[in-house]
Amino acid sequence: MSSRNESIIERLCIDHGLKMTGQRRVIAKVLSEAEDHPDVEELYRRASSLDRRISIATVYRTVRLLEEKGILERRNFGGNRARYEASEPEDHRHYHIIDIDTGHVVEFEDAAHRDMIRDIAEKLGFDLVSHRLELFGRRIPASGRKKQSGETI
Amino acid sequence: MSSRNESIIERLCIDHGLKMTGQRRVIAKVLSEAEDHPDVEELYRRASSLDRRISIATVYRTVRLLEEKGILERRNFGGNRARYEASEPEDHRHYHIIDIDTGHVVEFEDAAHRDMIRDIAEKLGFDLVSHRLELFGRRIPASGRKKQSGETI
DNA sequence: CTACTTGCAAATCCTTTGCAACGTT
DNA sequence: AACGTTGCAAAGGATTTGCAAGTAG
Repeated sequence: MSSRNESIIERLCIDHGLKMTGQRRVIAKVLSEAEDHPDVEELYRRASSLDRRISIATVYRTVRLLEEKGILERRNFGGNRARYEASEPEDHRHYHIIDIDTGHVVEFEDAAHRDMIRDIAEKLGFDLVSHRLELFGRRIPASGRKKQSGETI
Repeated sequence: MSSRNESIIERLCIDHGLKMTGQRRVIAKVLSEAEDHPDVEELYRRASSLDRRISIATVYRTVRLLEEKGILERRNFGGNRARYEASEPEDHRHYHIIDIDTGHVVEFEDAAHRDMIRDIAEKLGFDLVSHRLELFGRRIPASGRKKQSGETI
């Protein structure tokens, strides 16, 4: 093995031929461990707590770079700030529904939806390259509803 | 009739109890006549050409107000600027597919899609309040494809 | 060694806002 | 007359960038 404790995203950076600086390694680790959808400010906070020598400009530069490489996905859940999360393999991409009362985000996958929009695009004469879907809703206070999994901010 | 040549959006403003200033009347007219998805800069340009006494601050204030009233919809097609278009009645809402090579926008309606996401939200325990869907694609150079209608920027 | 990366602060882009003057109801 | 609206310029928030110094490959 190369170096120990290499994060998933660090691995991807290396595979993409990126120079691995200390800062990038820390940011890659933070991103790899994130289970939510942090914005740059939050990434900066988490990275700073691991290594104080990181500037927010570097965080901006890094998420931008990783997004261009397809390693990260940028999301917009309604606020003004962009949120980030690791890309998933084509067949595991997920969507988000945002609770408009709390801001909480629930992820879901839906292959049928994916097929539907591919067909829609095709009927319109397009090859679908990418798409965005966000749902905004309000929790139904269903008496016996199971606790929702995959809920984050 | 009240006053002549009242634009659709001016009518809506009045119905919502908004004070109709000269500036608002002009902006309402520009919005009513727009067949595309102008950003604030473009609305300002069009309004200015009708009446030089309009500031861009007023355009910003007006689109914001009309969006809050539900008269306008704000869109985001990938650039940094917000785009606007008149709201449509619930049962005629449409989506957009953006040609990633040219930036051109094609609108489409799809009731089946609407039903699908309502069901998805419900399964997740949510009442669907609103949603966003944008498709990004590349024109299929289909030999005999009919000229696409509803194509704007 | 060379080319890429960083920190810092200044700059940029889009949008909002304070304030005094003005216009609509 | 009362209160909402406007123009102007300044303020704001998020993100980018110029530059000199630092560092990975």
